[in-house]
Amino acid sequence: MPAPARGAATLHDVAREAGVSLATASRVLNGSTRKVADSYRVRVEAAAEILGYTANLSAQATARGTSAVVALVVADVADPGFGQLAAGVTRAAEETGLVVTVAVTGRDPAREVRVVRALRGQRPRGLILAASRAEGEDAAALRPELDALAQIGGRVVVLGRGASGLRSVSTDDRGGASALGEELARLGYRDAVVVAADEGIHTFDDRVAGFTAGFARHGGRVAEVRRAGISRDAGHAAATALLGEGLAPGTVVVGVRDVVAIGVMAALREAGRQVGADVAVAGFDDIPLARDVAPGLTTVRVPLEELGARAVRAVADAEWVAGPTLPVEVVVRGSTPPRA
Amino acid sequence: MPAPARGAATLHDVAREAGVSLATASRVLNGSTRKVADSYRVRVEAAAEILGYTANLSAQATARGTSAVVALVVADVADPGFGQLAAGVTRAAEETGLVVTVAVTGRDPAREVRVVRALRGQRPRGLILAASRAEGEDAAALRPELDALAQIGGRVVVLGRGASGLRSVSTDDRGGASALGEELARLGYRDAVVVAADEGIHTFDDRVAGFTAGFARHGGRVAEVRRAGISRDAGHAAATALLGEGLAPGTVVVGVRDVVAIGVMAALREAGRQVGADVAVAGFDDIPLARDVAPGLTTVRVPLEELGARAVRAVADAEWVAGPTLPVEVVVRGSTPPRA
DNA sequence: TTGTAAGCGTTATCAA
DNA sequence: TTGATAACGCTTACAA
Repeated sequence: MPAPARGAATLHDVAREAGVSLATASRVLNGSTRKVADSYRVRVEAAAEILGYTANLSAQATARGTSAVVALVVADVADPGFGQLAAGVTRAAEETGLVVTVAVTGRDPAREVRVVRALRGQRPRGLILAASRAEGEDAAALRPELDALAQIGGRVVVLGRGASGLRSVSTDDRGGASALGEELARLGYRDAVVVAADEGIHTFDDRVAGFTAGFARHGGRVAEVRRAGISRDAGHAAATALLGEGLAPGTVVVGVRDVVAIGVMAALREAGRQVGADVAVAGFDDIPLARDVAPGLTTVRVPLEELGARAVRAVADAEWVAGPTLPVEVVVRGSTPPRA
Repeated sequence: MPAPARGAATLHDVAREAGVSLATASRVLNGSTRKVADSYRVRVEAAAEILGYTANLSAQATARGTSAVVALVVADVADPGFGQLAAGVTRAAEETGLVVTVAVTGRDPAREVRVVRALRGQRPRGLILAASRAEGEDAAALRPELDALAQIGGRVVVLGRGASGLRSVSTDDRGGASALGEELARLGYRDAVVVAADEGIHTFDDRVAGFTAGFARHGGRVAEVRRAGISRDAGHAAATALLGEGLAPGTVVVGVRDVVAIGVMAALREAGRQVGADVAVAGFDDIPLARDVAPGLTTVRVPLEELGARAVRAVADAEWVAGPTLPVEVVVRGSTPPRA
């Protein structure tokens, strides 16, 4: 009769049940390169099976001095874009045998600093940071925490063009934005308003700059870059304000993220304006929803899941060389019809 | 000069730096009820500050015999509904000092079993299980894993009407669905098709049953319950099939989740049908997007974030009594206009 | 109030 | 190949 074990079965229990030493049991059960005689191996495996043994990851982590945790830090898990990213991270992490822990900043830089500091307690193998400010005061406050984490062996992976000394994975934000600008100009648009976050987040800064350049290349002009934020509500609020100030028909409003653009669309509709022929809208990311709103949202498809998966690889790989920036693609839908 | 410390500073380092014993340092830094003289307390805190000490959670977990982890198991983090849930879980967990780990099943029951088994290695304080089958073969296969986890002290919290012996938090799916049915009948609808998952998930079964009953109460009739799935694509596919078989104008298609309903809307649009006056659509959850599609989606608002937060409380509270089922509310939007 | 020391469940070194 | 045994970083009786 296997001991009914009050708590979980320990390696000790397994060893006793199998009649071998702790060391041998450990070698059999947990990936050791060392050889164990088959007869022993079989007995240990049988004992583990009978007792329902599962290695205690915390104990393993303290003994090994390294954990199997990769911490993901996002602004908001409920946000579609961050959700897709998280999906890619969890998938790749599972394949790599890593456990994903999630922390949320709520788009608050101060909170981000606290979160990263707290995360250090997990002694994570790596930390994946999304949509973080890479420049300015906030970045300066965050950097020491990131370095502290890196110093104890955690690999910090930044999404987007990273900062020096940190691993990063990125998409071609500038190129994609530029292509979007060119495409919209080609469709006949000449006036655009961009709704963006405050400066400091490379990804979004690149989108703004790229779009402005591409649009200008074919005669378009960005009348204004509205600093609102990167949430659906930020887009909604920005559009409402814009509407109040008078938004000329034929203008295209570009959100730096699809959720922002969708907020813009909602505000336009609420104001009785028509999305498309009247005021056009475009975004970035191509979240699944972009094709489900009506009209469909013109956007730049960004492989967010793949980005998340690559970030995990950047954490897991000992030798890591910055891969090529992930390609993006302009997807034109009904929200930006050709201007007659 | 504080030792530059190769790895992270340990409690040992702090104690040495402060000139106190390990025990004292531990008492000061990590919530112990025991008293420590102020002079010592100050020195320890200063030392910790200087060395940038952060307790190693893995070591704490093995020493204490209990971890601060709550594991969240969802079908898909990128799905809006699960994302909202995850947001509630992470928020509440942070407030409670718990770390959230996320695991994804991809709506595959076999994978769900494997995931739960693997999760046991974390010796989680609790496990939150969403949209899981509570009946049928799959549930039978999962149950032993859940019990094994519970036996080693992990609290299993099931979302929706739970199974016996497990904690659970739920919303009033049946009542809300019934109210939706009544409301749609009141609006003049008489024929409905419900797009749902296979039977076995209480939440969705209750929605189907509740809607059918409420709709019938005022003269409506559910022509068919289409078993398709609970994703956007499942809704899309189901609607496409339905369309092929001929979908009479004036019918209302009800998805058991908003994402399903949104898939249905997309299919209708692609087929050139008009959502609303022609074929009406309704869903469940009231994900943020439900108001951003056009026309807006009629739905039953479910407080998913709050549900997630309650689940965390169900994990954290030693004494726990099943609270009241969370109330839901019918939200009528343009996708179900009054029938003339 | 403080410190000593024995765990916690693993891993890994070093003899045998 | 196997098995003692000393870590790993922390908590917690139990003494002092």
